[in-house]
Amino acid sequence: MKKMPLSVIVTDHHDADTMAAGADYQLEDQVGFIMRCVNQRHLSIFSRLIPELTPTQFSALAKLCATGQASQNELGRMIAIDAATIKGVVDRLKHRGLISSESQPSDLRRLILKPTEEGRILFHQISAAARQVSEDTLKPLSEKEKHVFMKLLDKLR
Amino acid sequence: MKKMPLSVIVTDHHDADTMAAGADYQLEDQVGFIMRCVNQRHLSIFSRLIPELTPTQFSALAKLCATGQASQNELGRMIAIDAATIKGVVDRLKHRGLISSESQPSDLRRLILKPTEEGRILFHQISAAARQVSEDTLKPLSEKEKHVFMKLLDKLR
DNA sequence: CACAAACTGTTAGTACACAAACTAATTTGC
DNA sequence: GCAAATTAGTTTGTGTACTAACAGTTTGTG
Repeated sequence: MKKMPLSVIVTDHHDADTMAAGADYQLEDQVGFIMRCVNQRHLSIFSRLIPELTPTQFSALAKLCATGQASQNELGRMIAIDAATIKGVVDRLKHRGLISSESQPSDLRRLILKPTEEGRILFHQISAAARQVSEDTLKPLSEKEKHVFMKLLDKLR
Repeated sequence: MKKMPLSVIVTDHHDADTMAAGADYQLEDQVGFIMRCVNQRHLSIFSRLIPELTPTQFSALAKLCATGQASQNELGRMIAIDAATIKGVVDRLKHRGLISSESQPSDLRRLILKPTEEGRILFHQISAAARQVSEDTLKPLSEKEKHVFMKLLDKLR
């Protein structure tokens, strides 16, 4: 490629009075945009390796298997899902017989959720694949890079 | 905190035959989970600094302002949004008078989209805030870390 | 005790995001 | 030159994800 001043390459204004502000804004260099793309790739890996659950559903089931039980909102809080969203997730898991719910006598507002035997079995069948999803997602990085990336990503939480 | 073997802390199995597989799976250490959290934070920064558009709408408008015009699916392809989704995004931008569409005579299937004058003005008003969104999202990192993070993130695209 | 404040779950509304199935228009391959 | 494949856009259905508003329950405080 021939060398030329960067301004020549970048310049493709349509109007003199519409440049100035947004002319040098490069959408594909923005964190948010790239994260969306990386997430798309991750979701595609997930659904290929774990077609029986969505990432959100798996998170809920995994957390419930780890804690044994939790109320609906409590579960949502643990996996960073708000009350309105967790309802749908729980409904679908319940509908598929992977978790059960019963109201707590000592606090009539609360719904106590527990994984069913079927839910536990499914979780344990899937957990190896779940680890593989993370591994495949980070595949483009070297071991050292993976470690650095995860450390930095965690700082942005 | 008192020292004790890790196994004692981690161990809270409910059943001997349900451990084994998923016992050591830590949801909060998985890339996908952390990325979802980081994205939540990013979206909250975005909607605070740019309340007039969603990130997706802004991407579409920005790309259309940068290219001058594009067909609907073409626009979607440029910003990694599938045909079914871009339709809704375009409809909403059109409804708000930020972009216009007309069918292309040489190919009657195509809808040629262009930003309206109002759309261009809004984009230029917002573009500084958009840069700020990226900056705020990466705020927890040092300059060097930002650079490393973006480089690694890009590899995962 | 009374009552405001906080909390739990629900509903309605908006906006992605993707799969699948479909129509219409265009391009290709023989 | 024409059937087959491809492409553009649409529609339907499912599943997040969040805001705002709401009812019932519990709790903290005067």
